[in-house]
Amino acid sequence: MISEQTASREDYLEAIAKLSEEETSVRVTQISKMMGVKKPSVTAALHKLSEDGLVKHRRYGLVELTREGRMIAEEVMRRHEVLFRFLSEVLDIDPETAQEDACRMEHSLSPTSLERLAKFVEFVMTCPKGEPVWHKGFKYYFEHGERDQELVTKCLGPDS
Amino acid sequence: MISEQTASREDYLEAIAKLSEEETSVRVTQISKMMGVKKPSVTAALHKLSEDGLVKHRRYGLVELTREGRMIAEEVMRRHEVLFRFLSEVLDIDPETAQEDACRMEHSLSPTSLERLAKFVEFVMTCPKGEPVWHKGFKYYFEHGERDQELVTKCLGPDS
DNA sequence: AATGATAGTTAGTCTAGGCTAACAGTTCCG
DNA sequence: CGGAACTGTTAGCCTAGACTAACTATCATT
Repeated sequence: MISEQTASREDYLEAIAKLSEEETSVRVTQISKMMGVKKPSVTAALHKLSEDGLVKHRRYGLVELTREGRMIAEEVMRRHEVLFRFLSEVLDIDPETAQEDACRMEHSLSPTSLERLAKFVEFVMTCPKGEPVWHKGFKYYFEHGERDQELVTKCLGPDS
Repeated sequence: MISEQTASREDYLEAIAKLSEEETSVRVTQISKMMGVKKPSVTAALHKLSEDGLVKHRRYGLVELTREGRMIAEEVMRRHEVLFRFLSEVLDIDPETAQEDACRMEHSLSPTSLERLAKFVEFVMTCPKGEPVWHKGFKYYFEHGERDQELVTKCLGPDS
């Protein structure tokens, strides 16, 4: 059902999906700007995606995703989102770097790993002990190279 | 110093590095087999890597990495290793899938994220509460969709 | 030393996916 | 309505990186 796509094609579908959310209609120029490629490249890409039934596009007209195209785009955006949250919230990487890395890694995460990572982020960020404590612990660890003894004691409890 | 490489070139350097560890000498055929590409593709790749001073290779001869080539290869292997450990040990993904995902993602992890992820794996796997408890908690969570109340109580202590 | 097997290379082709330059539609305004 | 000005397309080119077919070196064995 959801056919395998190259990184570039996934990027086009993702860009179109994002633009459809933001704008009333999607045009070649907008895609070109968002993706940082020239317009003829967009036209060529749309041709191929059109042939494969992932977008609808008539000469000089608007661009739309088909049902299948939208499904793929949403899958990609989900991968991006989960990776971004993991990098920025769990690993505490600055948002710009996290975005960049998510953009590149979103093309190489298997469905299995995606689901597991999503669960993981959820698990970690909703730790019953409270996310702040957990996060503080890791932050201290990667900044100092060792654990904050005070936090460790607090975590293990006074009886350990 | 360490120039940017494409995914394909990184794969070649990585394969050569691995083979040098395993074998006394590295040949085109071995690279070809390990990477699942035909020999002419290897020859062509070696040509380019050679021009850029990353490998040493004379017609019909052995293949060796230069100092710079080895540095890049080691960098890639480190990314692979860290990703693999995260996927298999932390996310508990089966080793085959973890390998495959690591192979693809190893080309898109920034140095920043790499270091942070390495620290993270270390932090998690050496949790003072013991890795097994932690791990058991997450395993229960992704298998059942909710936390194991018994483990939560144990973690928080009886006084919460 | 000759020869067959194996290893490696060359030449030529293909696809994906960019780019520029030039052309063609559209739109909007006087 | 008739052009600017903008938008989009076509044609043609380029690079990376794969492939096959055909050629050449090297080695091992007699």
